[in-house]
Amino acid sequence: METPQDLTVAERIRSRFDELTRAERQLANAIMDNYPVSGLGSITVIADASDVSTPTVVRMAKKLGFRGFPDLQAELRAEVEATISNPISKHNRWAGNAPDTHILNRFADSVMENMRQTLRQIDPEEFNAVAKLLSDHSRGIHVVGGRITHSLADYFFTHMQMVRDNLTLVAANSNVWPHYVLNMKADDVLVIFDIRRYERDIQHLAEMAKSQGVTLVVFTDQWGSPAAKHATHSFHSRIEVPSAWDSAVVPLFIIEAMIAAVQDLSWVETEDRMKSLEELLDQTRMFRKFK
Amino acid sequence: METPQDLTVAERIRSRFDELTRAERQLANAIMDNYPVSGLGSITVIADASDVSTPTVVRMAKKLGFRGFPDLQAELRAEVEATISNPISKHNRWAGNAPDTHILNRFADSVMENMRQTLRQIDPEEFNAVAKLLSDHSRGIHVVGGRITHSLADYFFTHMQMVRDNLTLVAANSNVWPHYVLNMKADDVLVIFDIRRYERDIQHLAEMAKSQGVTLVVFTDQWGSPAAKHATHSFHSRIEVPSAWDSAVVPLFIIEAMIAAVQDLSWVETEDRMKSLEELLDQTRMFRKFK
DNA sequence: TTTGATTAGAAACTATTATTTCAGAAACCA
DNA sequence: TGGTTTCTGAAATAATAGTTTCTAATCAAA
Repeated sequence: METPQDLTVAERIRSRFDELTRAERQLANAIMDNYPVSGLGSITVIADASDVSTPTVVRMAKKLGFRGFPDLQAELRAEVEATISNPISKHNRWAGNAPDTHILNRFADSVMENMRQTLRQIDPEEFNAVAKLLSDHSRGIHVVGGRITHSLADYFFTHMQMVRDNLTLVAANSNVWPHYVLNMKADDVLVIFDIRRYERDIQHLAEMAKSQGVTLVVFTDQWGSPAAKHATHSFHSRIEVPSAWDSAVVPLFIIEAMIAAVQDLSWVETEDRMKSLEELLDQTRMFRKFK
Repeated sequence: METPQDLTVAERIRSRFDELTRAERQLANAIMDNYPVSGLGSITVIADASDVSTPTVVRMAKKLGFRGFPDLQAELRAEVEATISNPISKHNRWAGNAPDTHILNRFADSVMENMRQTLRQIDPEEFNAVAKLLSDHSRGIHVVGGRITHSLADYFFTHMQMVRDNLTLVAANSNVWPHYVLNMKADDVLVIFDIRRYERDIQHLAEMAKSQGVTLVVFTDQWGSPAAKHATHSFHSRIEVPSAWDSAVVPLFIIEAMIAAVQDLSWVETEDRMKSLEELLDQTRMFRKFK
């Protein structure tokens, strides 16, 4: 009689407990105790813990239908994974009318996974610290991006402009960067956007700024821009998607959350800025009122 | 400098990520991927999974303050145990260390909900139709954005440039827009980015272009830019988040998916473009090779 | 381009883990 | 009680995991 392959270790033990010998039962009980983590160590550890010899462990593993102890352990790991990993939304389609294989759905899957992973790695304390740093109006803020990332830098700059003054968008053309560095003061902050492929010039800019005492905040990807090495704070986003290019969705998410956080911290001042801005826009009749 | 003993593996990786080398980062990411189960197998397995040699694994373990790989793994097991034995465990939280009320978590909730709602409403057929339209190299493509959305227009333009030629980014300054309209031909496509607050000038531009026989594609929000009324195709993204401003995350998502779709449709031509681009970039030594 | 420093993996090596063998102990049975 | 079977772990062995060493490759600086 062969033990079916898709049963958990616990189920196999339970269903065949009668057939186990004294030493094996001792072992089985030790495994069920604090299951399944107790079985994740080496064969020696679990044998010692249940006061049996290692051959007993091997014998029982085989009795339960495994090829050996490592085989049993692999099953345990799979179970742990199933328990821990969050199955929500794994198999519900995003765009309901499109097949799973449609680019929209595949893209959505990756982006969601990127979000999850990125957020798991972010240190909220660091996030708060940067928000505080950026809401310090006495410090000048300089923003720079690379070939691809200048759109992000631009987006960040446009919004931060509404929240605070003393803000500079460093021009995209790296030839003129040294001029910008000259204008950076010791307590200023340089916000760098750099995802692969990392640009040498950005690294140099970071080094120059650092040597002037400027605080560096880097938004980069999971592999980390070289500029992040010099940074006081850095945020690493997952950016891989089923495409020839990388995704800026998660970085943008972090940026927006950061803007919101800074906004919260400097609400009093912002309120005035916002009002002035509204009036200004109304006067120029450039925008329509909505709602 | 010694790494404190009571930190999780994830925390150690996060805090010392900058000090890790290329291969080590690759490994670190593989461990964070499906953490912590991914690190529960043998050193060989995790090394293979992250495309790194086993010595690299040992080196990183030591760098993180462990005595060796088994030591690191023991810590992982302890973490699994802690996670499992605490079933409430915050799996609904995005940023695990932050409270539910932290801006990161509230923001993540909204953005996810925005994604779901937006995707539910998108017609895949329309998406495909636009992808086809944009991959028709005989049509000129013009891209325009407003005060806030010009970053999106810019992002779209930068990527589309790599996919195809015959592409124009309409300057942000609306004074010069009439000139651009003059250059639009009857079969051209005008891609408009406009989310609230909608800009009058964009509506005018849309009308002018339309009257010349130009096909309009509008990326807007759930309420719909006035320009969308004239559009052949429009995409409505949800943009509300707990912030004083709107979120461009979902629009960006759609844009990226669209770029990927266009890329797929015009792969043959793109391949050449990509190669030329790579060479160009390598020549100018502006970018670092990665991997 | 050369030089020196850093990095990474192949290979050799060591340590540990897993399996098998086997002999003694325990249980069972007539 | 003696014979038989079953069980168990010590020890030997095999397999695999983990570590170290060392050289080639890579990269930055001169």
